[in-house]
Amino acid sequence: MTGNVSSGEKMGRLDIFDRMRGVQENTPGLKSSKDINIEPVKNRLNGTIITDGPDSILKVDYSYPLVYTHGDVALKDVVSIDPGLLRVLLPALPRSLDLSLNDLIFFDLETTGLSGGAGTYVFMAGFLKVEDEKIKTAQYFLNNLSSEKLFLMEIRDRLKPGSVLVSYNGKSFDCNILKNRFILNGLGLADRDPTHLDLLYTSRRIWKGLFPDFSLRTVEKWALKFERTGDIPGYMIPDIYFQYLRGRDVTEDLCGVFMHNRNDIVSLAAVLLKQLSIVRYCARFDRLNGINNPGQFNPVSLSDMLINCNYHEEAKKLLKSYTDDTEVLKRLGLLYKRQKLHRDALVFFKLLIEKTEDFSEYIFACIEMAKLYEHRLKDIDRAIFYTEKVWNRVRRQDYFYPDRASVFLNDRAHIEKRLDRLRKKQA
DNA sequence: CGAACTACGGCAGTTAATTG
DNA sequence: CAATTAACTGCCGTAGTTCG
Repeated sequence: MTGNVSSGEKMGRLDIFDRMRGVQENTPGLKSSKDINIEPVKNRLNGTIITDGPDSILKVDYSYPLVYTHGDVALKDVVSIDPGLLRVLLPALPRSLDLSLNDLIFFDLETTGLSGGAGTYVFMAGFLKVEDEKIKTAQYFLNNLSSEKLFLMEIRDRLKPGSVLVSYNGKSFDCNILKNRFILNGLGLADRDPTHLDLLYTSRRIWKGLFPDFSLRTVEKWALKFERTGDIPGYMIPDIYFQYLRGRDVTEDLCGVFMHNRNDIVSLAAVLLKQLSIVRYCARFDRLNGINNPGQFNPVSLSDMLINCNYHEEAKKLLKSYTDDTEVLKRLGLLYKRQKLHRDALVFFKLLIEKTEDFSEYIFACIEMAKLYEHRLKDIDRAIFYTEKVWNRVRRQDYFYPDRASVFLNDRAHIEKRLDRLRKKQA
């Protein structure tokens, strides 16, 4: 898969060059691209043309009814987001800034490629914001290349300072491409980098180990139960735009790109709401109210995120309600060990020894028991007991799976050494 | 006393994955 | 072939302990 992608992108780079040349050959000079007929798209989507002197771009507005659900997420909840919960996902959120939700800006760009260099244009920018208790999207479309400056200025006007950006992989992709376009058009970037929540990274943490990958499409399907029908796949999007620039009638496809972009930004809002419902469930802020089932999540990651925001007690409570998970037992043990609550740590490492099916996890838990008894509780006999326990288990493993013995060679040597030392100490 | 060992936090460097 | 981030890896200094 990875190999295919990278070779495909190499091809894509050459393709873009070819296609740009095609644009220039078929339409004599960029100015004539103004003649491209955008009317069919404008009419189909009920858009408006924004003009400034000779320049013009297309804007398409859309408003969602408050009853709209995206997959199993009710979008209306976006009007009442708790900044305290949001801070668990975005610790950088300024504490001073009281977040009236008008300050959240969901956005996504469509571009002429993935490479991100100076040759990549932004031709569509979709925004979602909450206004007057309504969910409104606004999409800007660069319908001729010579109006790029106007296009960029309209985008910049939406990114008011003090607002919080929400994107998917936007920190590395969208923002940087946009920055490039601003620089190339002599438009100097906004004063300083705004607070930016990139849902790619929160998704990877919250659903770690649960989904096959973390593309927005997969997260939609597995976390939101939202599946797209008739969606334009991303790799086709640059091509559709180039065909449009060449003057071909791609009204149908272009409307598909608008739909694709709008679904992307609505999914951003839905993913954020889903993640917030998981955070709320884990922190049990609404212990007394009915808690709706937020679906699956990784309890260890969530406890990390809670601890990161100083919700230590909530994190412990959460982990203690997931002790069927051996990763949770391991984390609880390490947590109490770091706090020097050795007796508590012992309880969880012991549970881990009993519960785990994983051999290296078993080895780990036994060695932790031995360490705690030897160095903290000064009980050499018990330390020897657990070291012998794991030593015998390793030998048993060697006997039944002689071909796999080398895998645990390091562990073997380590355990042997520990046992020697403990026996000398005991004598 | 001082050498040797153990555990561990901090810190830098590396890797994998996503975006049209 | 880029930028970003979490997670992992390896290295180093420190603290604490045990021996010769």
